[in-house]
Amino acid sequence: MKKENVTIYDIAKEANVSPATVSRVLTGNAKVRPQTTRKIVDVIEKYNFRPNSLARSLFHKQSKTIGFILPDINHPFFSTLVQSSEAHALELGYTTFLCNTRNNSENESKYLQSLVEKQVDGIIYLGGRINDTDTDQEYAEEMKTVMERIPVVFVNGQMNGVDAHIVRTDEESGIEKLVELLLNLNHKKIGFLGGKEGISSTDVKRNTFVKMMENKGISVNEDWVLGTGFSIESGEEVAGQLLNLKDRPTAVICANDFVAIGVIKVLTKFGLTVPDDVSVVGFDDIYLAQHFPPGITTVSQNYDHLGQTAINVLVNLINEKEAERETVIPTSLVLRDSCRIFSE
Amino acid sequence: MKKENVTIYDIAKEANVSPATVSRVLTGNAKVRPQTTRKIVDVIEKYNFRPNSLARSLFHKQSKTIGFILPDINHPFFSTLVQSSEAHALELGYTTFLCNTRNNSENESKYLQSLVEKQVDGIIYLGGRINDTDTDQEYAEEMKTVMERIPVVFVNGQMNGVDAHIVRTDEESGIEKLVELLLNLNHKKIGFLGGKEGISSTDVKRNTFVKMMENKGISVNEDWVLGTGFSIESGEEVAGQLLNLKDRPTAVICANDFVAIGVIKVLTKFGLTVPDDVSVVGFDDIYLAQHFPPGITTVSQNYDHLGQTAINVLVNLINEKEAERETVIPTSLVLRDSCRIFSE
DNA sequence: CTGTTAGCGCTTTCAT
DNA sequence: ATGAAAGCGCTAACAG
Repeated sequence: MKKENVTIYDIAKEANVSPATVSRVLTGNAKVRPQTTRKIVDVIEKYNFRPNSLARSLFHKQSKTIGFILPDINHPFFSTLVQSSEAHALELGYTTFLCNTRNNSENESKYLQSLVEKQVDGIIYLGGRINDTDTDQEYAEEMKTVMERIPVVFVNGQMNGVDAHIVRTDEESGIEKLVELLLNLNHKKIGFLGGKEGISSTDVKRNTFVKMMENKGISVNEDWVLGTGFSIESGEEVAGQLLNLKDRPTAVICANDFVAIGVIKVLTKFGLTVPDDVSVVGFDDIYLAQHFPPGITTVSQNYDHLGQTAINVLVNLINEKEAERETVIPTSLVLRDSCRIFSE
Repeated sequence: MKKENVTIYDIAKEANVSPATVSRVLTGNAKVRPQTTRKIVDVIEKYNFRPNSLARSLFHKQSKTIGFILPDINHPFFSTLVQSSEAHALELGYTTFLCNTRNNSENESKYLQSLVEKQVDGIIYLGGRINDTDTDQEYAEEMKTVMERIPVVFVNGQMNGVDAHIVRTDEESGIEKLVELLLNLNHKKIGFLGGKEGISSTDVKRNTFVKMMENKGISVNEDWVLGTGFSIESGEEVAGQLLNLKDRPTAVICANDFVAIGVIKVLTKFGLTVPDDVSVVGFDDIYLAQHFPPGITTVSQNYDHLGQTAINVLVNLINEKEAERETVIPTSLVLRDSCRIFSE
């Protein structure tokens, strides 16, 4: 059923020219007599001919394609970031392969190999193994082998022993803004919920939180530092644990907005009001943060900035130009209605 | 910097065999002496050699790749559906190209061309132009030209004059279930909110709603049938319009869950309680439906079923096997807490 | 300005 | 069981 493929040879024959000339009008890389061009263009349109990009890439040894590896396209953080990055890549002439690993390390490996075989020109790596605080050495080796052939940019991650180019959100300062905000609102009993130990972004956020509190001379109650993951469900879980405590915090910082949503849900169900009884803040500023009642105060990841920078660094690498080893993207505090001043 | 590519010739030379033999161990398509195989495998591993899939695809005239065209990867409906489909495609040996058009018709055209050039074996089309009730003839022509070369499956859409294979959710019966539910709960003053006229899924849903109501001898108040889009914001907008009315419905069916969320948000802000004052139901069962208070009663799209069927049909088409012209996927009602019995 | 030719990396007859 | 050779569709020297 599939119509036989029309090739540049067919076009050439019908237009009474050589394939090379057809190629020239296709690429626009050499002068062709206007008259000849016309003739060729006509035939091309007649057959709706499209050049085979596989053949083209094979010749050029570059595919004008960028691969994305990410753990979960369903998570707004990733889908938003991908959306920004992809749009920018497209402007720069690159199409993208999206590899959604569904939080599975094996899939990460498979996709990595697949991207190598597909001859992508570069890879943007988000989440997954580059977020483990303790790098698995096997994965690191695999990563290095890939990086010998293909430029890779890590977004919000790193791997011990792997000297990659990194673009990352300034999570430390994001948390600092949140802690300062709560402190200014008179909160002293502050908890940190969500995330997972051993995942670097969680560790960074928690440590920053603890350090800041200590600097202010406020001790952190360890019962209030809980985390089992990054999902809404996980937020519900830790909020449940918190409610079992006699002594509870008056404010909590959540590892991300999903966790904050879960926490707010459970608190509300329990009869507490956010922000009147407990202040809750999140991280990421996913689109839901503004919609989930009462509107979540959070820290924006500045998706466009983050995504575009990642692409720019990668494209520089692809073109063997200079590129910053590490770029830190500033965050911004987004004030909404999920926290308020504490008054006994 | 980029290491020179190792090819099958390099492997052959180092293993003292011909490229053909290396190819044979790579594909496993012909017998090779175990001893020879060993030797070759060793060299392959030594260099971490990966075959160039571009060259392979060029030869085979098939890329083992499926393209997805979709309007918005940020929308949970699409990201969830893609996740299901993609996983299934992978099991069948296909990798996927995701083309996120960001609700832009021009992008649709560009991506369509790009997929042709990239020699994808098939295309899954979601949303966008296949959702216009009045098909743009230019787009239809473009679609047809593509379909002469590449099998295409439409998911939840259709184009007048384009004889495509279709896999779709049974939206009619989904709406019927919702209307019946509300009727059983004694509601008579029911509205339909969200969606956009001229978008087929909206038209189908609205028409089904109106027809059912008429069948039951209940007249539909036209002021209660409002829609400006599919987003949360759009739900907020129409809810605002509804609140301006003196005579308001006691229940509303929303074109999708996003709209329902927007509606609930505004109603709540206005001081009304869902479901006590107004019942609200949605459509899609995105993951948020269970999390957004009070928990949204909705109709599930059965994502896995829908996605896998679409892939199955497409793969059958690719392999020139029989495939259903149109497959209808049943929906299921998901009861939560956003509606209740009406009692004056 | 245009045609001839070689080759990108791989696979598969066709011989041996 | 293995090698030699042609070809997938395209492009870029190199001639003319």
